[in-house]
Amino acid sequence: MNHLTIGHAAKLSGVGVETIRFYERQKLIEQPPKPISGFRRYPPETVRKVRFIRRAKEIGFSLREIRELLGFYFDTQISCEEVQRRAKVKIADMDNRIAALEKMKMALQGLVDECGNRDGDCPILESLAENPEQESEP
Amino acid sequence: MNHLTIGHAAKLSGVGVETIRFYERQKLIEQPPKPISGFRRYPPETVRKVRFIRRAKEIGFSLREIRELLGFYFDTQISCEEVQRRAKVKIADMDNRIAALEKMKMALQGLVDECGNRDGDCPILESLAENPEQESEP
DNA sequence: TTAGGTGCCGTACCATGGTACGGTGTCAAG
DNA sequence: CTTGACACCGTACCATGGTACGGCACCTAA
Repeated sequence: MNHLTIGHAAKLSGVGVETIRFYERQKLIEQPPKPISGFRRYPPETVRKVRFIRRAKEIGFSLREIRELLGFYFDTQISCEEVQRRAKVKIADMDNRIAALEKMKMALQGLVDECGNRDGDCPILESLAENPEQESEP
Repeated sequence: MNHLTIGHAAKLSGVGVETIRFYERQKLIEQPPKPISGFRRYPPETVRKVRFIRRAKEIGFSLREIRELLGFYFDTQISCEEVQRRAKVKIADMDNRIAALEKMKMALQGLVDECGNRDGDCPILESLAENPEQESEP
């Protein structure tokens, strides 16, 4: 069987039928034409594309970005340099997100560490309640 | 002026009016009763709570979690230990998210590094297109 | 008194990545 | 030829954290 029903394509791709249809709506994959009578038939390329999407998602690309990558791979044949450039942008982006998370974590860890020293009210809640800018009611 | 219009409360809190109203809908703050004629009046506590929300968001709590923390601080007077416990859960959660991001980054970095060695098709796209499970059409 | 600036309220909409449902069409096996 | 399992399609819904809009009420200052 070279051309598949949507259910088969979904199974082979490792996603649900609804996800295939969602990707169609998002223009990540094409919807095969519907025959006069019968069900749509999906080519093996659909399965390859959905797997591509899954793997790109795993390494942190959004569906919007993946749509472009799919175009590069299956249609445009863009230069490897351009793909590398986008990958590096993505890496920088991840670095930023990691740094933001580290910062949040350190802030929270600092509050937890303070808890050992005090015995009044909870320093974590106090810190959230009263720390910075107090520009009101002078 | 000890009691504020929603616009004033929003400005002092550092958020927009719509955000105040959104937090009311989400039960993070209370909506003051509406007088027979005139505008609602917001107590300074509202401003304190919204600032609390902003700071808790900055250190990575979700609105759902913040709703609980607000209850602990302004109503329940829960034990500091419980707050610490939740903070630690949150820290573990951040550690997981950081690790996931690091993993994604390393995977992507690995692909970028490979690009130097090859001269055929782009190894990044090839990797997304063809790597793992090939359980179809034997 | 009248004009502008706000407040109020319900509701719709944004992005993100899907999931679910109800009614009908179609196919394949028994 | 009937029954059960899918397919099809539009639409609604989920969480998350808001933003925007339209029409009306209300308040304040000139």
